[in-house]
Amino acid sequence: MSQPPIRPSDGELAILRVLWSRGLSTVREVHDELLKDREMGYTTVLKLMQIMVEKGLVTRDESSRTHVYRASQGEERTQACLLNDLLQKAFEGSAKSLVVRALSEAQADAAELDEIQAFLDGLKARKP
Amino acid sequence: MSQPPIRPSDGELAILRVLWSRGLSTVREVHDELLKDREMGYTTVLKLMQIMVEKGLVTRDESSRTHVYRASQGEERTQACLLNDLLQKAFEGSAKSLVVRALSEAQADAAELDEIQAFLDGLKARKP
DNA sequence: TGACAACTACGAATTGGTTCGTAAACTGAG
DNA sequence: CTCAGTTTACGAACCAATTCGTAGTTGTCA
Repeated sequence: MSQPPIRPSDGELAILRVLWSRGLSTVREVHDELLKDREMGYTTVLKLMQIMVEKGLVTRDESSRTHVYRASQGEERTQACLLNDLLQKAFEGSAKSLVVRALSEAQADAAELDEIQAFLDGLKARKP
Repeated sequence: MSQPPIRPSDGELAILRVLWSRGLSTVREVHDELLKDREMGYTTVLKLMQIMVEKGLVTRDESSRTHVYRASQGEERTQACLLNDLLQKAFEGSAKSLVVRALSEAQADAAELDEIQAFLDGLKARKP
């Protein structure tokens, strides 16, 4: 049931973000996208993505000369893993204190607060 | 105003957790506490805590032979930093989606959900 | 075809985190 | 006082992440 824990590093996460938003992508496309944020060499991205293949973070289609990459886990699944990790490491497993701290820090506007509240109501309805 | 971002590593965070819960502590006390979770050498903890002094993560009182350590940042401040980091790296800065994902994953019981809701109400009251 | 551009593979250097052994300084009990 | 135990300091090894240079291959096009 539970898959091996996926803990992408910062660099890996940056690449995954691109793959999640763009979908199937080549190294060049990912590199171009990352360049908007910060300077980095093409082969740096290539190497990272090759390692990510070995780790199973991404898969690639090698049928054409230019390989095409895809994130092997969905964004939500990965977000959940990272949150769970932080939850254990820094919040003693208490989701409540994590959520409260997140809400305290973030400048969520009223509309967002409403959405969160609605979501919360839905949860409570499902839990008698 | 904003302090330099504090990003403790996993090992450092484990030590900070002990300092937060115990308060002023010696290396031995921290080591004993960490041993409950996993095997590790005394000098490993010592070295880590020495490095943390250099980084400013902890301060120490060297007036007695056995140094006494203290976390230099409060737990909440550090939690906020870590959450903010994750927010940017994995949630595109959207606190709402972070909170929603946390609530979806966690098995918060009804009482906890109530507390969160109360907190949310408080927030909304303060934001016209 | 020949040259240039794009792409992959790979090795090497660097950095940061973690681990621990050893040595030196100090403390306290006998 | 002496010695065994405790503590600090420090260096070395190791691993993972990151970065990039170089080499070799493939595709394009003039």
